[in-house]
Amino acid sequence: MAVSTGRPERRQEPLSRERIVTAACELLDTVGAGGLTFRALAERLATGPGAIYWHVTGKAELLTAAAEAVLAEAVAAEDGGATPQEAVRALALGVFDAIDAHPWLGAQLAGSPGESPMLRLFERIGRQVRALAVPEPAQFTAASALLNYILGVAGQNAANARTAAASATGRGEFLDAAATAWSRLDPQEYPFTRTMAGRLRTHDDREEFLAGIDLILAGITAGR
Amino acid sequence: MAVSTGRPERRQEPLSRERIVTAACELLDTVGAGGLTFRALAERLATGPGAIYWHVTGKAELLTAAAEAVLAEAVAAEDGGATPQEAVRALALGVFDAIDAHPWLGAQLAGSPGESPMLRLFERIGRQVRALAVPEPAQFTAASALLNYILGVAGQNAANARTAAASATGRGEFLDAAATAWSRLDPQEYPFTRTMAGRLRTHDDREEFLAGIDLILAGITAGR
DNA sequence: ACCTGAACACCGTTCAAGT
DNA sequence: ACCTGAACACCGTTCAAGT
Repeated sequence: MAVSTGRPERRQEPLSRERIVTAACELLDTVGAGGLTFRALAERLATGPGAIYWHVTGKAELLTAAAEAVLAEAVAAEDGGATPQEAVRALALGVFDAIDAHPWLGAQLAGSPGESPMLRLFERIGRQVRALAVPEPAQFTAASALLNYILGVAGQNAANARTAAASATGRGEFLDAAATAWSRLDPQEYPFTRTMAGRLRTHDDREEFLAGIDLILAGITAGR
Repeated sequence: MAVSTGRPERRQEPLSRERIVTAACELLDTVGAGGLTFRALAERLATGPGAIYWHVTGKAELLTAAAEAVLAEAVAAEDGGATPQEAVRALALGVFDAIDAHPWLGAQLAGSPGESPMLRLFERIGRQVRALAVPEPAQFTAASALLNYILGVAGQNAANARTAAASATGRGEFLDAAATAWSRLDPQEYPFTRTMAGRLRTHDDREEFLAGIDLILAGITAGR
């Protein structure tokens, strides 16, 4: 029997689905969606790639589980706010900030269908829509519209973060360059976009996102 | 000099960016986003993988170009409709139907930032927002909200199409199974979603999408 | 200038073999 | 039951060599 000198590299606890998902999140946050690799994950867990498959069916499930973990935390707070409108805003902001902190989450949410993290979000939004006294037939439409808007912003923010990261510039320089490009568009072909260049440069993503939520909420309550 | 008997396999014209993008679209429509491979593309063009790189910088540019081609066609029609509302609806439906016909487009749009196809769409929407007599400071918010909603639906529809294709069931069975799952949710944890199961089963994606557009339009014009 | 196709440096996933 | 790690069947991309 070979006597091992010193403890093994860093494997005190056995592998588990939870430890794997935690490590996956760390990897995603550190090196982005492209850096989540079974080999890199195995190295971080001091094991081989094959071991991971004992606890997880594949990469898709791993990504879903990681998204669920982060999103669940973001939406964990009880529905705060005096009004349903405020509760929806708080919920939406929670998702927005989670994507801001974990850009890979945006791409994941934008591309997942009725996986469980999304279902929970739909439920939370729906309850507030109901509290807005929206008639039953319109509740589905209203909740879906809010959710789809949030997911649209999620995907775009994730893509922007990816682009900014790829060009190794900060978000500020990235927006600035885009605004400059907008201002130089052909006035014949892009009359509207051109005039929005200034607003693109100075706007605040978070506030703009919230303004969109308010717009939809106004539409939901507009017909009484 | 070797005399070639018969014409070569199917290479009469030389390679060109346009032929490559066309072939890429065909491949995407036939075998989905996962099937677009430089090797498969090269085979279809009767050439080697390396040749493609002479006309295109890489896979990202190829996907962007394919999306641009399809989206441009979908949004080519002049702004029809008597009212700006109708024009926005026509525009949004054009995008919706294009994604329905080419599911890969949904994932591509949801994940692209200010690439040119999106810019054109933003411009077209913005002009109608302006025509709605929205005050200048709110125009950016209104156009962005509409675009983000469209992109959110795009991503979800693409994901649903992928799931339905993976399980080899049609869209009908897929929706039916989801609705059944919703109806069996825990009434304590999912009171809202549970009651929406029936609506999920019977709803029409296209009409639901349009209803969301109308909701946002109502919000845009709500404050006068 | 444009094309060829082998080669490089990766992937996700599987699976016999170990403990 | 759980883990190991080599092996399989792929990728996108590069690049010397051809025409």
